Amino acid sequence: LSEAPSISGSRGPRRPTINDVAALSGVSKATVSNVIRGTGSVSERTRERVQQAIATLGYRPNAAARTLVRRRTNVIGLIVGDFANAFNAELVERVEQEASSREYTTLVCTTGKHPEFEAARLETLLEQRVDGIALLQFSGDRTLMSKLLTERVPVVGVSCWDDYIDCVAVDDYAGIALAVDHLVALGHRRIGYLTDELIESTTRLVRLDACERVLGMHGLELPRELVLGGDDPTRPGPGRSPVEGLFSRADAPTAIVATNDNVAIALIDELESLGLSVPDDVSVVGFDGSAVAGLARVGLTTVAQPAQELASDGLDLLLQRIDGGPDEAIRQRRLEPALIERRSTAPPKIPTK
Amino acid sequence: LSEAPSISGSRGPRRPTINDVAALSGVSKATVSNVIRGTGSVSERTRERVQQAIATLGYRPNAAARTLVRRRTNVIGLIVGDFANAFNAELVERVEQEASSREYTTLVCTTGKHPEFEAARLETLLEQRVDGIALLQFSGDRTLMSKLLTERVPVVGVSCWDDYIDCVAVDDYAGIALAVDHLVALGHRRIGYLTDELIESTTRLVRLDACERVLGMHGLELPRELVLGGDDPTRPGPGRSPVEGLFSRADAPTAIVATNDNVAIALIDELESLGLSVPDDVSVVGFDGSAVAGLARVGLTTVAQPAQELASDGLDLLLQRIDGGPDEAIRQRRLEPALIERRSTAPPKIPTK
DNA sequence: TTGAAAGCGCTAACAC
DNA sequence: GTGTTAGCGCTTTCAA
Repeated sequence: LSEAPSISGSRGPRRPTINDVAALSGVSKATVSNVIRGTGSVSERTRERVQQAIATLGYRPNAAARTLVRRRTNVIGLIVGDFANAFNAELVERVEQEASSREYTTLVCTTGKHPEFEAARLETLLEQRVDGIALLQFSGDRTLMSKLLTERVPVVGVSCWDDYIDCVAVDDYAGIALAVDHLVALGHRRIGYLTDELIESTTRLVRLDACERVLGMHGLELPRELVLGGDDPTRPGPGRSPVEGLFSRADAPTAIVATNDNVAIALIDELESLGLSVPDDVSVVGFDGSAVAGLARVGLTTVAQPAQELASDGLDLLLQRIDGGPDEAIRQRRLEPALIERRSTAPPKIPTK
Repeated sequence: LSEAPSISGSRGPRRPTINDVAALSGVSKATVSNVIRGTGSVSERTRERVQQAIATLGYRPNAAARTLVRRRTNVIGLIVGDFANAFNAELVERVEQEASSREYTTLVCTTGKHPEFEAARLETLLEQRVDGIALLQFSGDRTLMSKLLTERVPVVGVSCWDDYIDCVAVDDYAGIALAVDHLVALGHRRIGYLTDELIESTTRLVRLDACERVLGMHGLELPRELVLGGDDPTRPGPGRSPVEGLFSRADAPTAIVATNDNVAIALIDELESLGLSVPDDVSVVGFDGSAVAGLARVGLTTVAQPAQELASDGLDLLLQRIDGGPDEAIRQRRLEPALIERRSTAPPKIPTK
């Protein structure tokens, strides 16, 4: 009749607290705390009694209470885009494993295909008072970045670049150069570029720019009409797709450099559904080195990013920033990419003059 | 000289608290709390002053403090296996989006290729006092499950089954039946099964068993030697792989049902590297309906799971359990799978007698 | 080696 | 409509 009120979320008897342990073992909660954390000096006898009490009670420290007094969560937040891009998922998994091995818990926030969720997700991480944030995806929104900066929360870009924060990313220029040089060496002269509106914005621009510059060094150009994807509003529209439009032209490119494996693979699908053969009619190079590119049936030539190193270096940077504070100099690292040649690239069928 | 001590993790001036907001706006913190949460009754004038103070201070509520007093985190934990299995990643993303739209934050814990991490990950979630746990992967460890049960923490299995918890999963039997019926209809009589040691254990057994039973209904058998993968210790060993061994036999199967798309695709790779053609020499059916199966170049015939429904039903079950407490009856749902026919299946080359 | 006490930042009664 | 008060479960001086 006069039961405890059924507070939503309260389940039966309340969980044991440090006070319960203290009472059962006949010591103060300060001592229990010392035993749990292995700090201070506790006699062997006391320690055993306390541990006994912990075991019989099934006591487990409450992270929120600890966080409150320690002003530190031991949680790091991750902002990541779309898992449809397999490389994102792979990177998240590695970062999580790295964090976990360093006694950190990870709060993963995906923005999916909605970069506009980014602000809300960041807000969540800030409310949770994460000790640091790893950006695997960043829209490039300056307002957001300056908010992060004024919050003085440790932030690292992992496979994601911003001038004002610690970063580790693949050397985009070198990666694109690997792709372009490979195609040029095969004899391609008319090379297009495929971007992805979902890719992190700085990277998108850097890679596109790199492509143009590297082509320039070979005496080649990247005319506007050979750039596909990105902010092209005609893409999902009616009528011919941009890909179909481009490849029905007389001066269609013989090769495409794609900004990531995800769109590269989608492009191959579309080209082949149009009756074009890869690599006979068109060569395609991806970027990421995701597992799916390596399937024999896919066989995508791609520029591989060192995923494990990105994850562990990224975490190093973040943890050092957490310990060092915001006034240490910004540290940025570029990692070396590697070309993986598979069967999506070949010499052009009809050599251009 | 006498600066504030550089406590690890403390960055410059402390963040504003509800007290700072109260002081600046000249009201009590209870009123501030009411404004923030939209509870109680606050005059329009006061509300504005408080909101003004919040804005100028850049105040943001502290989740840990709120958690401590409310005894509720609004966080749900996810335990998931390996993201190399693309379906896992997809499911996580959907669950996270669903949770987020219901004002819950998600704590994702991956166990990767190490099911033995499961216990530690669960421990983390329990210390964080998550309001509930969604198991997208469960080793089947009875000790672990009984611990979860005695903890009385709300748990739901999503695409993951256990008799003692709320669950939503695809109808494994129906799914396997779809696959087997399809192969039998094509004329296959000697059909093998490929399992995956990383798949959630109950599901692994159920699907294998289903395969045997459905074959039985067609008057066919599933002899032990036609079952590949799983706990087969010879797999990574030297010499011929089990796949190579099986398919060099005179009585090799003409078709394989795989327990998920991930291993199905790996199998196709291996078969083709052995010089066998899919589907000419061997038909392969997957299970999951992951995006990668749908790539034109992969073209895997597969049994699709309704991923979105799994995610949203799973979250419904979990939230209802959180609100309803542990004494409500267990609720379990099976969702209908659907066969997606692609080009990895075809009639057997040489009809068996 | 151990304990007492003072909060961490917030919510929820309850008083005014 | 607003303020006062008493914790939530823990860590951390500081005394004993």
